Amino acid sequence: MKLDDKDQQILEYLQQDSKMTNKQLSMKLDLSVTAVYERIKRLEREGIISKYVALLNPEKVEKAFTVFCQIKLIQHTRNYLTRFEAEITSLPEVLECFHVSGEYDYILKVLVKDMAAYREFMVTKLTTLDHIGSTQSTFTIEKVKNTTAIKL
Amino acid sequence: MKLDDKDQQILEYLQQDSKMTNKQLSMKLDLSVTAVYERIKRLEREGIISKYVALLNPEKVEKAFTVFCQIKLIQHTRNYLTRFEAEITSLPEVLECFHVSGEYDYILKVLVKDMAAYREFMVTKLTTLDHIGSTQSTFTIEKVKNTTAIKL
DNA sequence: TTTTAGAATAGAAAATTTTTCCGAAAATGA
DNA sequence: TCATTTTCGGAAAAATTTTCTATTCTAAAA
Repeated sequence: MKLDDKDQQILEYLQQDSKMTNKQLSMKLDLSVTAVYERIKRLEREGIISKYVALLNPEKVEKAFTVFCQIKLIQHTRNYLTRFEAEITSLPEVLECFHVSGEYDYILKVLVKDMAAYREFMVTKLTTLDHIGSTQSTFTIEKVKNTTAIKL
Repeated sequence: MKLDDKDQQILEYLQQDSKMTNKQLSMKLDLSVTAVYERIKRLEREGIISKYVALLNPEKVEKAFTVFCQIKLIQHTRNYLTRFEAEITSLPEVLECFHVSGEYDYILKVLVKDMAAYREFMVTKLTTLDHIGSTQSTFTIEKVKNTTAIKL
């Protein structure tokens, strides 16, 4: 599916602020409200827009401590990988988990309140998963950039 | 500010689907539409909800190649850091950038089309920033989990 | 325990937005 | 070129958000 200039503009705007109304968009794009509406519906139907979400301020909800945790498994049989991935997915502290190339097998982005909470997470949730080989934690000192918007 | 049970439920729902209507929420929470409305407005006003966004499917927009790129600077004077951070922030391929502890100074999450595009990004955008010492790229083989929802 | 001020709630009305409908225009493809 | 499909715009309908008012609840003070 091809995205013309209007589609791209719509996606840019909605990635920044999904509360923007069709009327506001119609004025910015110089289209009718219905045209904007139909385009958005098509983008949703095609799965290009996958969902609409509210983003919280991590500071305000006491989840401002971000850690990147790299994990090496002991074995790499299919079963181990699948079970590990299912268990990781179920942990709410883990916002992102990628199977990666390189020395470690997985890289996780973990959000917790503070170092104490991270220690608790490690001890009670991560290291209790067996077939974990080693882990390496990288603590974030400062968030420089953090967006969900993909440039088209 | 304290979040009671109703607030937390609202945040949970809106983090999953911000298109949910006040009426739908009011039924799930057993509250009136106005009560839900006022609570959401308060959560926005307090900055707990920071924004509403549309999320795109990276596959559908040809940005499914995710790379974690770690960067070491040559020097760590304030000026170098600030300039580096400003330049990194301006790059649309970089969705996330954190100043971190450990061997490397920064960790970036980069989204591009494929390896060729990543090479292009490295050569024309990253390595042209000066005062960069070394970089290490970790390629993602599979996305196991990727959410924006913070558990309260 | 009672009183009182402030916050939260519910219901109805108003305002705005989304969604549908339909005819016209524009693009597409044989 | 013609036929088919897609896109578009305007108006009407449906749904949602927002405002308004009165009432209920809550917690602190008397």
